[in-house]
This record gives sequence, C-alpha cells and structure tokens, in this order.
Amino acid sequence: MRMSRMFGHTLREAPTEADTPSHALLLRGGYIDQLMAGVYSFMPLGHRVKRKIEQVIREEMDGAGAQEVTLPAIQPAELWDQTGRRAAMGDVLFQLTDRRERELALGPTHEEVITRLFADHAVSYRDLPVTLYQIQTKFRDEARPRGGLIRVREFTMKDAYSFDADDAGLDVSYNAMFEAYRRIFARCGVPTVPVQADSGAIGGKGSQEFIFLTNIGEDTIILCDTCTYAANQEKAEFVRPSSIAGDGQPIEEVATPGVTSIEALAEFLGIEARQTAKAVFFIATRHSKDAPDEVFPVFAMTRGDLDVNEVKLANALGGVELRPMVDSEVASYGIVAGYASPVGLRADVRVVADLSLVDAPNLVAGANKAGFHLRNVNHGRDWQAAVIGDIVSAQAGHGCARCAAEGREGHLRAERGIEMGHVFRLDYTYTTKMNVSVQDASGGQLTPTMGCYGIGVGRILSAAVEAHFDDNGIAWPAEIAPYDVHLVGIGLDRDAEAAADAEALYAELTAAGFEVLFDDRDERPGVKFNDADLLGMPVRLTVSSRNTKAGVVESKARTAAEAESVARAEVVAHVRALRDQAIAECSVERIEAIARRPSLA
RNA sequence: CGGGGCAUAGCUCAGCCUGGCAGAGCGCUGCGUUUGGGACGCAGAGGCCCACAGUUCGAAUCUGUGUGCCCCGACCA
Repeated sequence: MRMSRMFGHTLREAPTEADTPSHALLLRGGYIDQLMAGVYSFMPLGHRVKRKIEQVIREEMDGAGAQEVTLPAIQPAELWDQTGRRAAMGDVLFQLTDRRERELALGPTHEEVITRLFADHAVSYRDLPVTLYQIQTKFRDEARPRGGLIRVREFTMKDAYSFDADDAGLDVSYNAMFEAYRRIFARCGVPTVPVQADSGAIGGKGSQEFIFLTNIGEDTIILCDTCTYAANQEKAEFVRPSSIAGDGQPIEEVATPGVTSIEALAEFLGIEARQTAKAVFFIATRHSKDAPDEVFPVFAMTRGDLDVNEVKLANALGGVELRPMVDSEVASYGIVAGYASPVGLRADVRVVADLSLVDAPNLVAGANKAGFHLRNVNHGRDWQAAVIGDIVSAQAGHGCARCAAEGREGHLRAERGIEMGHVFRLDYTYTTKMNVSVQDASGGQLTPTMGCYGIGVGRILSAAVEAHFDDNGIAWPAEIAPYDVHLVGIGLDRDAEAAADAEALYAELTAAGFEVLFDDRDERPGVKFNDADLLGMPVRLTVSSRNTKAGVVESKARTAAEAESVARAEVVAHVRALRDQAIAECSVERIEAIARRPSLA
C-alpha cells in the first residue's frame, strides 16, 4: 500500500474524547472513528488489524475442530421469551418492530439461535459432539459505553457453542476451546489470566474469564501471590479474617449519637471493625417463567470488616435480581438506616447472613433506634438468618482459600482487568428450556449439554495496543499488525536511483509475501519517521540516497532502540528473520509469563 | 438510571464574564525555498458557533428547554 493513497490522516493531538492510551493512539493513527457513543467505524488500518485478529481466531477455532457458521443478527423476539432472557436482558437488548408489527431483537449473543439451529438439524447422538462458531456483529445497548473499543454497543465477537452427549464430552469440548483461547490471546500479544468467574444471566454452571490486567480495566480481579488462583471479585473465595472468640455476653444497649458508619462506630467504642456487624438492604425480584415475579425485601448482614457483594448475594438467594432499597422503603420495613439491626426485625424481611457471622460472638450491631447500638449481639441467640452463605467480596490481603485447603499460606491481591474472553459450561440450561433432544444409541432420547465461548475482537485490538505502546506510538504484535513492514523513502523525488531502489524493494518484499506500507509521500523525514512510530508496524525500513549509494537499507524493529544497516541483497531474508523472531515473542509461554504481572498499562 | 463536565474549522483551543464583521495554532490546497526525527515564506480554501424557543435594534456571547459527547457511580450476557 502506498501511503500517499491511503485513506485517513494521522493527528498530532489526540481528540479530547480519548482518555486511555489505546483509544488516543488508535484515533491519532486513523485506525478508528467514532460515529456515536459506543459505535465505531474501522478505517483501512483498523480494519486490517481487525481482519488479522479474526484470522488468528479462525485458525485456532478451525484447528480445535470447530466449524464456522453465520447466524442472523436480527432475530424474532419470541425466541428470547422461550428462555426468559428477553426480560432478563432488559434494556441491553436492542428491540425493534418490523412492518408487520412483529417484535424483533438485534442479537446480543446467540445461545437461543444456535440452540434452535442445532435442534433443527441434529437428529442423533452421532451428530455429537459438535462445536459451531461465528465471527459476527453483536448489539448490546450498554448503559454506559466507555474506553474507546473497550465497552461498545455494536461490536464484533467470535462466539462458539458446543453440544455434547454428556459431561465428559463437555469437558473435552470446553478444554479444547480453553486451549485455543490461550493460543489466540498469545498470538495477538495480549497477556491474559484465566480467572474463575460468575456465570451471570447467561446461566449454567461454571465459567472462566480470560482477563487482561490493566489499570484501565473495569473488573476487579483477585489473585493469589503464592499459587495460581485467580478469580473475579464476584466469585473469589477467600479465608475470612478470624473473629475474636468469647462466650456470649448479655446484650446491652449503648448510646452512639451521630455514629452511623462502621469506622466511626469502631473508633467511638474503641473496638475493631471485625467486632461489629453491618447491614445493607435490597429489594429482590425472582423471575420465573411460569409464575408471577416474586418481590421481597432482603436484609444482608456481614461482619463490619467485610463488604457485601451483590452478585454473591443474588446467587445465595438462588439467582434473584437485586436493587438497593430507597430510603422510603427502608423506613417502611421499620429499618432505621445507620442503626439497622437484625434483632427484632419484621418477619417478612428476609435476613441473609455472611459466613463471617456464624462464629462471631458479641458483635456490636444497630439497635434499630436512632442514636443507639447493641453490644454482644449473637447470631442464633438474638437473631436468625434465613440464609447463610458467602455474600461478601474478597479483598486484597485476605487469605487464599486454595492455599489454605492445601496447607499453604497465600495472600490475595486485587487488580483491575478487562474481560477479553469468557468460556462457559452452560450445562443443560438452554437445551432443556428449548426442549432439545436427539436420539441416543439405544433408541431413547438424549438432551445434549452445551458450552459457549466468546471473544471480543475489538477488545483484543485495544488491549494489544494497551499492552504494546511507548511515548511515540503503537508497537503492534507481529501477527496482527496491519502491515508487516513500513517502508520509508527519504528524498526519493530528488534521487531517481534511490527512488528506483525503493520501488524495487517494495516489489521484492511484496513478492516475498510481506505486506508493506510504503511511505512514498513527499514529506520531510521527521514527519515520516514520526508517523511510522505512531502507526507501529513491527519493522521499519528506510531507503534514501545515502543508503542506496552505500548498497544498504536501514532497518529498525519498532521495539528496538537502534536502527541497523542491512546489505541490500540481504533485506528480504533479514525481514523474514525479524518477523519469525517477533512471532516467537508471542508464544503462549512468553505471553503468559507476564500475564499475572500487576497492571501492565 | 443517579452525579459532574463539555459542545466554536478536520484536530487542539481562544472569544462568552462586559451582546456589535467568526479567531489562533496544527492540519488541508497552490507556488517557491528547503530536505535523516513533526521546516520556512507567500497566497488560499474551510464555519447552521449543537438544536429550538425567548430577551434585544442586534445573540457564539444573556435566559429557558432539549439533544449529543466525555468522566465517576449503578448496571454489564
């Protein structure tokens, strides 16, 4: 590609809307353009990167035995009613109506469509196992798009779905995808950590996310500093700091005027936070397919040094939807905010207690009376939880549960991260809801078990930049760079010999199978070098009259500190060696070795 | 969905307080000089000042109502 003909210009200054390095560099380089909140165009350079990423994904999916399909992006809304997900997705689902008033949805994901497709065409156990995938545009009306391509409303996703006869088969399919994902992220130069994750509204049992650790991330990840345990904070298990032991003392009221926070309470009474109890209140809604929604108040209790995690709480209640109570609701249930107490609480309020409260005697809790707390509150004696479970977030410094189980001591740390991919064991969730079965070997019917596996293509693109840039611009990983070589011609309009040399080299490299961006513009050297650094091709070659006269070409890897002179006849072999080396740098071993390093960006 | 900020040329921004011809730098076009890390001179092109309503002789500027975008939080298959 001749740069003089390439659509788009580089910018010296990043548009103000960019607040992350990757977003700013992609805009400055003319890779992407924003049409509206969370909706982007890919310009020629960005489109090439996107295609390269898709190519890597295709190779790995095909290599893992998956078959590519294309599913419709526009879907009948009633398909989403079959699984109850039209309601569960809420406003995130883009909905529209066609000319016949039929309700439609733009696909945010394709479990329903693929399950239907499978049901229509798979007839016997001989059709199993099968894994289908597509690379396609998804639509999700996110409440708040952000971070350039990180959270958008229209995006390209690779989604794959596996169907197996039994759990053992699902394990095989799941593991094949898991391993393919490791190679995909490595080849794209994005270091990721597999973490245990909550399955959320998609359902199923068990999932893992591939997380790119970066301080611009929107998820909080808990990692052990001793073993390889890593989990999303919504899921992370941990060892609770111990409670202070003691025999149950008589309950007593204590005046605590104006003391409404745990910190203030602990300071006022001269005790530790773990000697207190705190509560938060929610309204829970339980959706069910065949019955009206059940709505009930929830009073979530935990020890004062821990924080309630809404996802864990919702799971403890068997998968309900939660929202915080508003002040008027708090009052209507007889709860005094700031001094809330489980002691003597109205019976219609469901009390959920964290595990930390089971063996925590003599806590200070609210008296449910403004200005007063109760000392020596004991679970089981003074109050009783309807549900006891893990409903709090792991925090940095907590003990690692896996290490503890294996007789080691490990401590957790917290990092920010971006979800690059997610693999789920869906189990029989969708095949059951949609009544899918195939004939088994003995003539009976068999309900297949499913897995689903997603990767965000745009997120890989952004994360690759986030992981590979410097003060001057992007440094693309070899396999996803828009071009292999950035060929810079200096002063070609003044030196016919050098110009011919550059043209010849352009042709030679192209003939050798390299993709070359040839800067043939009539610009000063500084402009060209700066653009080359900004755009970030792995190798820069410079042809000038000086070099041509000396029979050399100057070569500089984007990540190298210095340029080197290469004999003209050796250039193609030299570029090939650089490329092989750059690809080797994105091996699974090398990329994963740095993945757990805190906050790369 | 709550809170905050912003909206003027392709990009970065002045001008607004105190109403009176629409501005600068970069970028873009032409010509000339220059040519190894974002050159210089000359001449140009480029605007529904987010929209609508109001106040006024007169609105980018003042008032009101919207809309859009960004950030924080909630949400996130």
